[in-house]
Amino acid sequence: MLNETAVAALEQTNAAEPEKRIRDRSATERAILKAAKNLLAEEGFQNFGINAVARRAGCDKQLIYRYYGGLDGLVDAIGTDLGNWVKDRIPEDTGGMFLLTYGDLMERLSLLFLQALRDDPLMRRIVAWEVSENTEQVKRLSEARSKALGQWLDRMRGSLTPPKGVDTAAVNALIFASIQHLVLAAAAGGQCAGLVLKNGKDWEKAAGALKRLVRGVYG
Amino acid sequence: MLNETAVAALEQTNAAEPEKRIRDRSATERAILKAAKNLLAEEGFQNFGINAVARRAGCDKQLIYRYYGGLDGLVDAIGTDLGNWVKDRIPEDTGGMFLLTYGDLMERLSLLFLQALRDDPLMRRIVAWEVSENTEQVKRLSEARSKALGQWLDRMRGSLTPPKGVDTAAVNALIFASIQHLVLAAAAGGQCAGLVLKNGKDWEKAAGALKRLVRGVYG
DNA sequence: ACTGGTACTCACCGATTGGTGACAGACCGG
DNA sequence: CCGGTCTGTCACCAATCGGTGAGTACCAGT
Repeated sequence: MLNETAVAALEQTNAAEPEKRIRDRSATERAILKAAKNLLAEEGFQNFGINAVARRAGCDKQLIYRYYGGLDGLVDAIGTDLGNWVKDRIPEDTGGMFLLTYGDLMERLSLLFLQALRDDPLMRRIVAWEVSENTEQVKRLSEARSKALGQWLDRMRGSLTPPKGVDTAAVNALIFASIQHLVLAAAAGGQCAGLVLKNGKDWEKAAGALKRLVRGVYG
Repeated sequence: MLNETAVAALEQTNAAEPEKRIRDRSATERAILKAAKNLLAEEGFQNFGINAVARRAGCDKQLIYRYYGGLDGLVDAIGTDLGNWVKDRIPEDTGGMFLLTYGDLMERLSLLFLQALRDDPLMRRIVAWEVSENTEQVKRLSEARSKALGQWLDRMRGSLTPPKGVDTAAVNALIFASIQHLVLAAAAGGQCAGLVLKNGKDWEKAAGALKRLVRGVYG
């Protein structure tokens, strides 16, 4: 539900934009896509609908049907846009460090992923969506990301091998799961399982614990 | 003598209303609460509303306003009902095992929590709700649970002490976070971070990885 | 300058939502 | 027997939802 300030801001935006809509299809398409992403990032998937997107984009919802084939197509467009998320957010260079062991690699990836997720409200909403609904839409949205993370790991791994007897697929899934839930819970309620996560110091502690967890299994 | 319309009305009443709603407030309240819990567990919080609850409870929504003061009060009622979740679901006896170290304790709690969450669709929905919305309602809902988990840990800990230099609050938060996200993602999409979680064998692997993670930090 | 097609807006649809006021019938104490 | 309270039902409200059909404004090619 929109609160008064959001409504006021919207009206203000409309009022501040008396200029006539230009007849530029690609520009309109971009405006719609941008509006959709902002709306999803700011309001979450609960109030994510045709009407709300059109309202924010400042155009008629009919155009969303025409250009994207409805909400489904629009979500798909967001998804393909997010295909490069890992590539854009998580650098492949070692940042001047020497990654000698698989543990080094996973520690680095974990901390980078933690930071990237903290910094991206849109991705957070998508992950929350992912665990709340089971539509084909959402599945496709997140599949690309987990695949991309796996590919990142593959590329960076090189000749590094994990310790013997460790089920890396399962352990890494747990590590990524912990990061995602921690960030989501913190973004939603400021804490996770009783651990307050608000200022930078809180996050330093969390990052330290994450390091310990990773180093515990991978050395 | 009854005229035709009266007979028809009578038959209609009998046919369309096989059982008359009894005038029992507490029974109705229980029916509403049960309907709300089932609805939330089965459909999730997206379609959780006054109308849907009333429909499922088979009564008028007005009664929900009267008896619970609206959806908010109803959610609160669900919350207090869930106050004993940890107590009911996670046994305090050691199950015949000797818990000699803090690691033993955390391993046991982790596996129990994993199983309990897998078995409880209502709690899963609540956790998903928790990371998707930030209302006071939802916050109160989950606060009780994390508090209860902490208390369980306190009671069971006894004289066991964690390894030196480990930030138990942060590490445990990450462990619980990993469990919650793993179970939620699995329930929603059948996998988590590329790890398929469908049959029992998949879950055994996950449980094994969880053990390793816990043992890695706590020994 | 006409014309065809593109970009866009508008009005309307049925359904559903949260919410409220009025009313009917059962029960109980006086 | 009567009046009041409690339980439950119903009708209605404004708002919003997703979705569609029809019409308008504009621009480009000839």
